[in-house]
Amino acid sequence: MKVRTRFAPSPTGYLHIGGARTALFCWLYARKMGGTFILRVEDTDRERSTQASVDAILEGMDWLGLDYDEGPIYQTDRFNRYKEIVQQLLDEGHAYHCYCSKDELENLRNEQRAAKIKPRYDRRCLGKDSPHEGAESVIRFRNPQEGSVVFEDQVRGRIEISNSELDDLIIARTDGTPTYNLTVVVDDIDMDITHVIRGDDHINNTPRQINIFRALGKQPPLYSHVPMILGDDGKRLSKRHGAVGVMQYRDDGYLPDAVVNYLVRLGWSHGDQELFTREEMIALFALEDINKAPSAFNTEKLQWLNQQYIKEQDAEDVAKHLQWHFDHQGIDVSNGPALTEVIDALKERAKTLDELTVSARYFYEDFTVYNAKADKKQFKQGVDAILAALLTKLEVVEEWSIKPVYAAIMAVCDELELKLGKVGPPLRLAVTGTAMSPSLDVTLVLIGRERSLTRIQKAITYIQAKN
RNA sequence: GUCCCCAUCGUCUAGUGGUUAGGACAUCGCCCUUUCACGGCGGUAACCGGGGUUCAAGUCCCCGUGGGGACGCCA
Repeated sequence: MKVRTRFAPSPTGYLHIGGARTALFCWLYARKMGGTFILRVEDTDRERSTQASVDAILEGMDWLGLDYDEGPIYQTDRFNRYKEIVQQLLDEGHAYHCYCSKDELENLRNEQRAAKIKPRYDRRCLGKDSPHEGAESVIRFRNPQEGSVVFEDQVRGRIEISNSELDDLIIARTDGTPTYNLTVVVDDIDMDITHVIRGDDHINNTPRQINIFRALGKQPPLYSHVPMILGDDGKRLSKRHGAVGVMQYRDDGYLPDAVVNYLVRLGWSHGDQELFTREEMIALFALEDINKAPSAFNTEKLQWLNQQYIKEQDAEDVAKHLQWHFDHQGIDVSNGPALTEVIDALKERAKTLDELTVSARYFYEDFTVYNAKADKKQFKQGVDAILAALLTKLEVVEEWSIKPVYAAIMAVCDELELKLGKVGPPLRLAVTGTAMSPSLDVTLVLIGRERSLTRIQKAITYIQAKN
């Protein structure tokens, strides 16, 4: 049987990190098994579903490179099908109308809670015919009362829940629209889903859904419930609490491959391996290797991973993503060195593309102020003479490339009998405005001859005026 | 409250009855070094508690404790 998995988000917000990981696992498993990965949008809650959320989810999937073979399929397009099934359930006695008002149900729940028992619908409408024609009603699934539901979770093992814990859930609202537990089952059947991989907040829904499968005479898929992701502080991630959308990671300067690598290692592992190409992930992924315990999101490790990717990934590739940040920060790239050169120069000093962009600014734009601390430390009286000597030597460098530029700097050191430690820092500050940069030869070459010389001259003037 | 799930360094994890409990991030120290980094070497650091089972338990069982989830005309 060919494997078919699905990722089924509800469009009530952006694609957050937990959802992204679930999507990744579904994708990975389908790819590994040579199966089909389906994207299904669970938008039956018309109150809260928005097009903006749908777009955000699609954008997130795309950015992460999680391509789907079928979909997006929208549940709102399938209402007729759900109605059909609800009617079938009704006809076969697996469902019934319930005329209780929301208030009535609320009261029932309160009473039950007060009596310290689990709130459950008491079937007061079962077997009741319409008390008054035209009265509003919902439709409830008639859950078995005896026995229990047992399923073999692919990551947790055997899970058994007694039917006495379950009640008759609503499968169709007053307005006739279907609810989650019904639509999931109908879709999983119609789409021939073989493996359901989802968050473990759905464990409790699973037995209800299995009962619906049975009532429909269908075989339920295999379930894998993956644990939640906690925040940096160990608390549960939620929209109110640190759960940012995946696109925020793009904005913050992370490479999608790094995010995917980080995500896959959160709850899944293959021995001691930390770095995985997509091919490796696909080849090595296994549901049994998913961890049972929830894991905390650790930004520092993501940063490390991101730097690994910035360093190791093809510069051309990184440049595409870096370009976005330059555009975003309004830096004109045509006004300086090629992005790939900047990447090679800075990749060992940036954990994010965002950082890299900020520290690459002086390659493209002139700065107006020097870093205050460095200014105080380096631009002391007499340093103008060092810079003047550098200027003299650099002006006559024939080929503005690393070796000659380096030679010129060293020549000044010899001439003034100073160590590079005395000459370098002021030069660096003069041309970059900061106390840190790649090595000076590389930095000067990337900044360019004319711009470098002008900046040195400017620094000389500045120091003289200051002291 | 009831039911379900979970539990190894601060964090991500390896570990499937016998290990000096391994790796990675972070952290600390040293080395490299024109700055900042990268890198290299080394260190600190964990089996939630209590009972069993067993010659032997991080690993199996039970009970606590702690955390999470569910109990919606949300998904």
